[in-house]
Amino acid sequence: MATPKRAARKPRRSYHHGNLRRALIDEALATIQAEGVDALTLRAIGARIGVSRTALYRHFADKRALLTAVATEGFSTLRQKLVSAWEDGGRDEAAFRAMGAAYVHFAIENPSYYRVMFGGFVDEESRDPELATEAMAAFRALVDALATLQRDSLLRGDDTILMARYVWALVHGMAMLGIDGHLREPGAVEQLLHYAVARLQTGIAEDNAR
Amino acid sequence: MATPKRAARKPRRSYHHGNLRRALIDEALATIQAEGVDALTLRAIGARIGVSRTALYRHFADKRALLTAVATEGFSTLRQKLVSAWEDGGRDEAAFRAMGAAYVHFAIENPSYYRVMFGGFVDEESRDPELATEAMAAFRALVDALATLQRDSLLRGDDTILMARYVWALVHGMAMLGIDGHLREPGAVEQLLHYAVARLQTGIAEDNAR
DNA sequence: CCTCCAATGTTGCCATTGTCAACATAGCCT
DNA sequence: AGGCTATGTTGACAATGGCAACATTGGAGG
Repeated sequence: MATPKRAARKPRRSYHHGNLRRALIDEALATIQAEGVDALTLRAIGARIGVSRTALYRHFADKRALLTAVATEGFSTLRQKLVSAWEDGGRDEAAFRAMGAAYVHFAIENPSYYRVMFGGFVDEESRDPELATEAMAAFRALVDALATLQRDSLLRGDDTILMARYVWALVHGMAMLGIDGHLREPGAVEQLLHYAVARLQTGIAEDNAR
Repeated sequence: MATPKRAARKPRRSYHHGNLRRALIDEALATIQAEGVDALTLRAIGARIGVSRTALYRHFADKRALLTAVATEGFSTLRQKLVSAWEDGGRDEAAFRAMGAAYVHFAIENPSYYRVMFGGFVDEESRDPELATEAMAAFRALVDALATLQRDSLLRGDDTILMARYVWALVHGMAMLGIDGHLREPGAVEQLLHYAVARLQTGIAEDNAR
């Protein structure tokens, strides 16, 4: 059970798959991570699962709906990683730094996945409610961590949401720059990450006693 | 001259356009800004300019090459806006803040345009040299501003490139979040921007005398 | 156990799109 | 004037997303 490997393709009894929706999402994610979003074609997914091309329409409205489902799972996974880093780290400042690192690493290690989540592949207007919920939950993890640190008087008492957005923008920006190849030199990402967690606290101004 | 409006479509004398490459880029940009990247089709561009669909292949290798050219111009425009904000503002701390605002505003006002520049539509591996040059030049504007402030002892003496990446990640992140609709409430972007320029300097830690 | 229906999956088909190959036209250099 | 090359056009094709009509189940109710 701990090693699902790929989508375990059973002999296919006949017509009904049993859990096609799950298989479709898994296969889509695998393809996206392996070959990128552009390489994702409905026909290929179907063929790989052993099902016909249009079978997907019984479970998703269209291709975008599938991508939305993938993105939703992405936010769920991301949230888990953030929460783990925070809780396993002891809910202190060091744990918060680990959380930031976990965020950026998730993005760097799954660039195409991350791009599906933030690259404008899903509706911006009429957001899928599930997607919105999961995205909000991931953001919540950050807010909660900040609130804790604020309660311990380790951070300024600013509006927590606002502060969370500030931090989110920073890690999101680092992740995006990394994915887009703007930090190509070896070690550049880690170096920036290291610098960022320090500057995030004290700022970049020369004399912060003023 | 100050009002180019659309691509002024002259009566078309006959075969040769005269400056098709320019017209293609302009029309592509207009379409992207008006209807998004997905709505950009080679046939539509050609039709709108009054030229046949495949005419573009005499000036660009393929569709992506056209998008790369658009992105290149995007970085150029962005750089100009950044430099203007910095120089017209007097090259001081306030000017630097204006630069940050200019960056985010450019992205928010031209979401699809910005997405072409950073959304993975262009090669990440074998980058177009022109694109790389323009992107670097835009980054240069930020580095120069930071270096000036450092020289005036207004900022820490850290490695300027590293500091610039930090700042870039922050504004890039804010821009992306704004574009993706994660800052939907009215005024959220401006509020975050305002908060960011303050926190960028002093950090988020409670007691920054330590 | 049998019947029938709603859920699930399939095949045929179509419009759109990017791209190539072969052909057409015109500006320019000698 | 002649011709070469840059530029633009038309025809065709394969890939793709998506729809409509049809096929095949598993299971609920008798």
